[in-house]
Amino acid sequence: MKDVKKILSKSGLNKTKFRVNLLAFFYSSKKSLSIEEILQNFNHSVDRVTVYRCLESFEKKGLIHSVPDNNNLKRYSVCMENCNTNAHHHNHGHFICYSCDQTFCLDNVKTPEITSIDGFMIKEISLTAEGFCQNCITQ
Amino acid sequence: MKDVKKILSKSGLNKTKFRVNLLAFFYSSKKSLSIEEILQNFNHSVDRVTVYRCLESFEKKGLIHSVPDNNNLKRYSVCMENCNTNAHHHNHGHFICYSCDQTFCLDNVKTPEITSIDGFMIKEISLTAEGFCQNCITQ
DNA sequence: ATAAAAACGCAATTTAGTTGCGTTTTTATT
DNA sequence: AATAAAAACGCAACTAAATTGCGTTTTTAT
Repeated sequence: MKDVKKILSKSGLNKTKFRVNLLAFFYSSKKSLSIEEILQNFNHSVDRVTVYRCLESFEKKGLIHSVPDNNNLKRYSVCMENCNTNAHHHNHGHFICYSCDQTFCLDNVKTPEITSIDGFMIKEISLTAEGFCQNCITQ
Repeated sequence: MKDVKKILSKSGLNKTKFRVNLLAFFYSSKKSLSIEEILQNFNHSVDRVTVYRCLESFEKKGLIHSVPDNNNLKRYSVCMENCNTNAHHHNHGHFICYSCDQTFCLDNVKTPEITSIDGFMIKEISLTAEGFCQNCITQ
């Protein structure tokens, strides 16, 4: 909990009750979260707009990053690596389970490190696999 | 133009004026298209709903495929490969330009063909690069 | 203690996409 | 060519997700 407050301060974000709890929630769940899941977790005790704004500022500061979602929803994961205000660095792939919706890091699948191809200047590459995680397979 | 009509017939889709023109537009532009871009191209002479339904049926028949978009917009590209009604085969990456927001197909960047790793059963893999396209660099 | 800045909540609005339904167009069959 | 069924269309209404405006509250720095 102290860590979370420290992180917020270091990022220049105010340590409001909700922001502290939201960031803690991100670190504890360690899976990607949608706006609805966040609202449910806090029993709708906070306004949707506040959630949107928190996520926006968290992302801007490099604390979380948006992850792809199958149905055009905003989804976010905590940044486990050295991300900062200017750039996120995720050199590994991610896996989204069709069944439980959790996002996992595929640390053994590195993203290609090309910086240009066919005239495109590449700043960021993401690799997302989808399917079924071990838990959901054996159930 | 004849090709387009032939393709529609072969796919079991009616050759309405708009569908013929829309598919021709896709083949001529060779870049991904959003609903708005399509409406603009046809000067809003066609209803939004019609566009949505055309794209839906085109996709179902494997003529086009949806591509990732940063603004949670529906975007489609023509299928250059062997796609059919049941499955799309897009073993190539996509590129999204930070500046103009367009999505391009990276035909020369193949996605890894793994079907399982670390206990995950992988059904689909997407690779998305972001940065600046040639047009936006030289401007 | 206090003033400025940041964050908040509510209401209203925008945006993207969907659904229902009656009308028109296309296609297949005679 | 006539026609009936199927497919596609357009309009209106609707839903869901996200955004904006603004006055109030909380946090932070002095």
